[in-house]
Amino acid sequence: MNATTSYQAIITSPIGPLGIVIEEGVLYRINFLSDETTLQAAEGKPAAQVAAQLQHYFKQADWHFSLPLQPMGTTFQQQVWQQLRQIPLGEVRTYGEIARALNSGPRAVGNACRNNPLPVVVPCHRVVAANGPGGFAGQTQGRNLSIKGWLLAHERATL
DNA sequence: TTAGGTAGTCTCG
DNA sequence: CGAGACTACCTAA
Repeated sequence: MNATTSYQAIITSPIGPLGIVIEEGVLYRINFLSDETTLQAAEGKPAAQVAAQLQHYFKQADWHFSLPLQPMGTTFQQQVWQQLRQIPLGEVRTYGEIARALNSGPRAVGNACRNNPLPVVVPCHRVVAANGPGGFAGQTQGRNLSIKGWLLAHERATL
């Protein structure tokens, strides 16, 4: 999130360093870090489990996470994130499709995706716009959007 | 291509 | 609380 976030681990991955927040073995938050912040990674015991599963996913996308998650958010956001986790590997949904499933609106779904605290594990990258790629990690272009593309290509490659 | 509609959240006051 | 302003959108014209 910002400089005040204290990460239990920083994991290097093909999409750059990932900052991980874990408490009591429960995963709360994953952040994409800039390549400069990769220095001190205090790799603790609870982080090892998360790190291992993430590395596994980056090696082979056909892998489904089994981690205790605690993404904090409103009830609507929880509903959206729940929907995201039901999108099968290698498939995508549009914001509108998710919205209809929840009797809501596309923009509201976009908002919830933007606030997803656990990207990659909760597959917000599998949600695209009706005509376009949509956004990722708060950006509608730039590095984060290319990460989205990388993840989708990675998953397609392992089908 | 745009104009208007939409739902959830945030920020003021 | 209420009004207004934000969005990783969608559809019709």
